Amino acid sequence: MSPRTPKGQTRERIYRFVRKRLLEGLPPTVREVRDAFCFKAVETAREHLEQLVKEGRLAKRKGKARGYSLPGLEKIPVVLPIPLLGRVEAGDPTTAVEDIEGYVPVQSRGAGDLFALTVQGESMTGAGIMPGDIAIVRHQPTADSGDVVVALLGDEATVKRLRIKKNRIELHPENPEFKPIIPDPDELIILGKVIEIRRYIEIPQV
Amino acid sequence: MSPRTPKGQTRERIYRFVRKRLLEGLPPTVREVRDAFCFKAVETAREHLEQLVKEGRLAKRKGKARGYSLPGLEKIPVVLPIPLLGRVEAGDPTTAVEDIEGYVPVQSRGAGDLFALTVQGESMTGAGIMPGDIAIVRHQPTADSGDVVVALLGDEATVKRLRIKKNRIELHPENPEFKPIIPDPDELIILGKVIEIRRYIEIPQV
DNA sequence: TGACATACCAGACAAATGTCTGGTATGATA
DNA sequence: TATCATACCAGACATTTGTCTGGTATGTCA
Repeated sequence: MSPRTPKGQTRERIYRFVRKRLLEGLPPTVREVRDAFCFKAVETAREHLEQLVKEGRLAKRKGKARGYSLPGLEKIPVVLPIPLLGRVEAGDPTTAVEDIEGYVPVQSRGAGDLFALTVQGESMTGAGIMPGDIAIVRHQPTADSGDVVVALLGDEATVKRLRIKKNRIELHPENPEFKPIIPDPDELIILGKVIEIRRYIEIPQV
Repeated sequence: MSPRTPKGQTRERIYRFVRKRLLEGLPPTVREVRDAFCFKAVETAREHLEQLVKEGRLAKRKGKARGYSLPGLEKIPVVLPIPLLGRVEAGDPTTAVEDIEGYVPVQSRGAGDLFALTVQGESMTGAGIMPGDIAIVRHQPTADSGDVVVALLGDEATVKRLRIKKNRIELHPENPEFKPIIPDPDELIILGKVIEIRRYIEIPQV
C-alpha cells in the first residue's frame, strides 16, 4: 500500500487533474485517474471522484464512460473558434481559407457564419472602434440602417456605419476627420454585420 | 432502411455534430452519433466516423471510449470561463462570489486570476472604451505607468490610465471633459490591469 | 481504549462502448 | 449491362470502463 497522504491533499490534486483534462476536452476515466496518481486500485480513484461529486466540485453522468464534468459549466454557451481573416477579398469571405491568421474563440449564438478581421484606420474611433481592434462579423448580405457593417469597396474591406436614405445608401465613418462615403449601389457589397469588438491590450501568447 | 442521403451530406452533418460535442467538452460515443442521426445500426455511425478520420477531419484514439477528437485542436489555446462581476468591492474582487453576473470565455494565458467587469461612464471613450464595454482584468496589486487599470476609489471601481509621476500617482481619464484624479496614495487600491476590452453589439451575452 | 472516518487495496461483475462480419439497396460509371 | 462505391442495416463479440463487495492500515476523538 502506498503511504497515506494528508487528509484532503490528494483529493485536491485529483480535482485539478480532472479539471485540467475537462478543459482540454478529454474527460478522464476512473482508471486514467488511478494511473495518473499511481494508485493500485481503481476504487481508490473512484472514491476520490465520488467524494468530489458529493462536495459539489464535480458533476457526473452515472454509468457513462468518462462521465465526470464540471458543474455549472453547462450554463456557459458553446465557444467556437472562428477564423481571423487577414485579407478579405471579394466574394464569400469565408471561402478565403488561405488567409486565416488565427482563430478567435467566440460564444456561439447559433447564428450563422462568423468571421473576424482586424480593423484598420481611424475612421470609426468615435464609435470606440480603434485600429488594431478585432471585429467579429456575422456574414450576411444586407443590414439595417444604423448597423456597423463590413463593406467591400473595390478591393478593400472597410468598417463603417450603414445609413439607408430614401434614394441612396451611405457609409458613415465616426470621426469628424472623415467624410461619409456614398458608393455606387452596384459596387457596394456588404460582407456582414459587426456583432462584437475586441481589443487585446496585452498580447495573447501563441 | 432509412432513405439514402446524397453523397457526403450526412457525413458533413456528422462532422459538425461531433465537432460541436468536442468543443462542448464531451466527446460523443459511436452510439450517441447513431441516435443523433436516427441510424438503426451502430456500424453506420462508425463508418461515417472512420471515414472522417481517413479524411483527416477527425482524429481518434483506437479502442478508447469517446475516442474521437479534433486534429490540430492543440493549436487552439484552452478557453476558460471567467466571472463577470457585477459589483466590485474592496478587497479581493475574486472573492466576491455573490456578485457573479455571468461568465465570459477567455483564452487562457496561463497568467493569474482573471475577472471581468462592465465599464460604466464615459471617462475613457478617448481610448475606445465605451460605457457598457466589458473589461477583462488580470488581478494584480500594481501596474506600470501607462497601463489601463481598474482602481478602487472609496467604494467605487473605476477604469483609468495609470500615470506614475515622480512624487505621486495619477489616474487619467481619456476624455477632455474629465480631469485627472490624484488620489491619496493610501486610499488607492489597484485591483488589476485591463488586458482586453469587449463590446457585444448585437446580443447581450447571458 | 473503542468507535469512527480516511486513505488505500484486491478482485469480480456489469454496463457502456468500440469493433467486426456479413448483409441489402441505390446510384454512378465504364 | 456489369462493376464499383456509397449509404445503410443486423447482430455478435471484445474491450473499456463504471460499480460493487469486502478488506487493511492509520489517524482522530470521545
